[in-house]
Amino acid sequence: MKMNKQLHDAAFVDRHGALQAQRAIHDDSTMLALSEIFKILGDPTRLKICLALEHRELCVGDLALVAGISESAVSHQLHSLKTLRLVRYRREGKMTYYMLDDEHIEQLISLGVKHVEEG
Amino acid sequence: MKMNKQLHDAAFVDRHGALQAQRAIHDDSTMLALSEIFKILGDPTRLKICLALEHRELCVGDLALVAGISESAVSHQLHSLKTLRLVRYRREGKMTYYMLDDEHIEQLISLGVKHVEEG
DNA sequence: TGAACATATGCATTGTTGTTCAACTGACCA
DNA sequence: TGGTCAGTTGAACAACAATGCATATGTTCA
Repeated sequence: MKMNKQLHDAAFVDRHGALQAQRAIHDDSTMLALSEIFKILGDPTRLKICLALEHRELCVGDLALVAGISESAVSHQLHSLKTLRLVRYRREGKMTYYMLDDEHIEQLISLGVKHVEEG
Repeated sequence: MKMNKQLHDAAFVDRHGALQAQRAIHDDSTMLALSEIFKILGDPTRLKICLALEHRELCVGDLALVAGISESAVSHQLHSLKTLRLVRYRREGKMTYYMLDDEHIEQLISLGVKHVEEG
């Protein structure tokens, strides 16, 4: 009861730290939303699409060309990006032009690029 | 041959845009590395772990408490985070204390948080 | 109207990922 | 030495995600 006081205290400090840490964590829905943002950028194909759409709108065929995958795959991914409101589109006859619809995303990506290039 | 010239030209413009866009895309290995960074943050559990470790080191048990999952699950995730050099650890007797090992990550996360809170 | 085209969509398939469970290692202490 | 505690590891499994294929939609033009 006295010899493991040391251990107990250490444990107490830890739990205390855990409580403090808990405060750093936002509510679960925020965490989920945040992870969804990162998750959607966590795929090379979608990342290429987003980078290609920085500062310019492109049609599906072009994106397929740039990303190096089929138009169908691009279309599927664009659907996800649309759902999360990261891209928006404009229709012109047969063509559909896509563009980025989120300023924050470009910031996130360029911060990420910086990280990779420095790391 | 003349009537679809219009279309052909449009296509040409697109391809040109695609070529420009191509330049925005870094080499494949950079894209892969970048997507890995985002991918690892694209999970609520890992996100919680990283946030908990901002400004303070914690042991596995505390992280399990904070993230609300088993110590084993935490350990597995810490393994991934270690592999990508996002965290580092310090051993003290039985305990293992983890801490963030990447300044960029905190920036990425707080930028993401800003995004979610504004959006 | 019908052919050709750009894109979308549903389904099937295959690959990946997060968690759990059980067994294991290594440190501490009695 | 043996027991307990903190953490790790590997196998198994269920949930999910990315892509390809075939088909559908909607537009243009002859």
